[in-house]
Amino acid sequence: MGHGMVTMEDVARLAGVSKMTVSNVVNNRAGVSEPVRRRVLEAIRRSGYRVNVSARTLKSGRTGVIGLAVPDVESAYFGHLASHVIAQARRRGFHVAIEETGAGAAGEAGAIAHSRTLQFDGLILSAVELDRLEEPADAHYPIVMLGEQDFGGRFDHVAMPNEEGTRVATAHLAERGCRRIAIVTGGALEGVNVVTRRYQGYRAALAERGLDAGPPLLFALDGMSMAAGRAAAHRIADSGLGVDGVVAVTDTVCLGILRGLADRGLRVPGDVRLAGFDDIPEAAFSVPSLTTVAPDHRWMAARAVELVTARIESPLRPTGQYVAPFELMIRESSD
Amino acid sequence: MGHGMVTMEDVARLAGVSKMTVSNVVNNRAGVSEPVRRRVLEAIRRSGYRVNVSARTLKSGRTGVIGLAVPDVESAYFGHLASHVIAQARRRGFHVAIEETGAGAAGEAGAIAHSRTLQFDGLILSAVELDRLEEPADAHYPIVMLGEQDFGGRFDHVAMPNEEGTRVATAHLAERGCRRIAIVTGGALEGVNVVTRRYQGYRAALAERGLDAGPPLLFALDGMSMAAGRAAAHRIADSGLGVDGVVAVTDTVCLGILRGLADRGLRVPGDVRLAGFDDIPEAAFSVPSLTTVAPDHRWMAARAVELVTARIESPLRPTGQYVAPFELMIRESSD
DNA sequence: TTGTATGCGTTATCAG
DNA sequence: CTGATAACGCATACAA
Repeated sequence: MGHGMVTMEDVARLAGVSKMTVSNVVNNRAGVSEPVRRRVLEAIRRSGYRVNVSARTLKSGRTGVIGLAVPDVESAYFGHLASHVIAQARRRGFHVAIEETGAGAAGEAGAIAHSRTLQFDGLILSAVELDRLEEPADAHYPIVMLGEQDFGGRFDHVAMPNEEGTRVATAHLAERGCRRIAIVTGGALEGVNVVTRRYQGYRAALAERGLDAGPPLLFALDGMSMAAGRAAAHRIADSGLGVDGVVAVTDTVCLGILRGLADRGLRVPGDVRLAGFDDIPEAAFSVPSLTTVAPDHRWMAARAVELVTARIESPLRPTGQYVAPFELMIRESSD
Repeated sequence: MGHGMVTMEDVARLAGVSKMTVSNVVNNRAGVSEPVRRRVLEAIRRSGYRVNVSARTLKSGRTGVIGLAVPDVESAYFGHLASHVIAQARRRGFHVAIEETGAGAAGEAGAIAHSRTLQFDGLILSAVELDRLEEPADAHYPIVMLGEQDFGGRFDHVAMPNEEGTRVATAHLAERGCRRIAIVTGGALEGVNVVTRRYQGYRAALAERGLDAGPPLLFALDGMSMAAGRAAAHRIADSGLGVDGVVAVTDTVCLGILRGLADRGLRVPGDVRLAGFDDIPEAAFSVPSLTTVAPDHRWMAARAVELVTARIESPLRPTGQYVAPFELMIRESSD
């Protein structure tokens, strides 16, 4: 690379000072006379100098970058979340690098290793499937979990209101008159994760009202996609179970269900009422618009960023566990 | 930071070799005997050593990171694009860092500076609004433009089939019997950008058929959002122009229009036919599903990554200009 | 207020 | 095949 790297040395020569003085000017440190500062700034401008981040990092041990590992950048939900995290990090002077884990426990564990290799100062890990984690030998790397695995309090943790949110959504459908409420969710119903927590909220709401629940009304997905939701809707329509309400594990899945019910000529909310989870931007614009559990994403992002930065400052501080506040957005799909 | 950094020095001591040998093993270089290699690998495993990327970068001048600057990570289209770029970059051994420009010329220009500051090896810039660019003093930084500004061939450039795609979509609506076809697009109709190119395709198609076009049928957006599309649909419905076809500048806007027409009791495709642009995943799942111009995103991502990596290797190679192939996906909204 | 010496972890070069 | 030495660009500690 013939990259015409301009160094502090060059700037120093150009300004007729030592490179230490240039460093002081660059970092806004006190103790530089105004005329000298001006001469240096001018030299920087003329030479097109830029600090070498690698050199600075090598010296300081910090990169100023926080990793954000999500299962899937393509998903509406994670894109939405990422934009909030980026905004919050920026105001604290951090840059965000987005990692894709591919929604598997392996990818999520790998993200931690990768994050360290890339020398992020900390990591916000949106863990969906990871439910066991071998503590690495040299721990104390600042990790904040955004999801349902709390690993027994070993990590800072910002959780979605999974159980309570789904309970409220399910109860809402029941109050609207639904008697046969199905749930469409992921396949793995063991461990403590998004899927199981939401399933529990669903069962709790039905149990409180003496309504049917359980396996026949559970429709499993093979992936958190619209396509999977659509396929599930077809199975629901063809099941002959007389389903009149559906709780979906996410809004993305819920949009697929909406589509799948339309394929079978079922009307929403006329024949079937629907509720989702996440309140992605699309939920307010679908036809019909989606009733959904709306966690406070801004709050979550702010909390997560606050937690990583705090842990970066003091790696040994006690961990904190938080659950995001939420609101049930009642829209056309359940009206 | 008491970060228990393990260095090559430590590994070397542990394996009873010099740190140069460790470096050779880590980088799979030839000329290391098998027994020594094994001893080193074992020492690495035991110590939990990881290369220090900053140090390597400082020495080599390369970070192995490609920047991808998009207006908005939250948007469905850019999330979709990003996932393709990440996949393509990975197979070439590069990592991708996503930058948000905020859809303004200033942000887009800033992304270039930021990208250099962060020492990305190259930048893929999805420029939406930037249409003039002051060449920086020390040029030859590997930049690939993904958008409509080609800056007179000064940059590698992968374009969407804006004009041709919109022309085909508009023609399709006309063939389906639409006579009053409106276009919903951004406000700035000067310069050469996504908005103007698509507008020209629309006008060309109508001119070929002697159909009305021009200002009364042009509905301007204040942003590329679903909310803006919805508002535009309200204006269309209330305009009294008898609009029976609408071409939307993006699918995201188109979804908003779909919603806005529903608000006014207009049926799609019964009363109004609709066509979008991008073929985001949601387009196939809306009710009705969207007819839309589907550029080959995978192709675009592959080409863009290929171009940056090639330019990273040889900064002085001639620039290339490409237009993505596309297909018109005919779905329910125009059927 | 400014300058000098030193080292961060890695790798290129060249000697053994 | 392996090892010693010298940078890479910056910032800390200390000297002037």
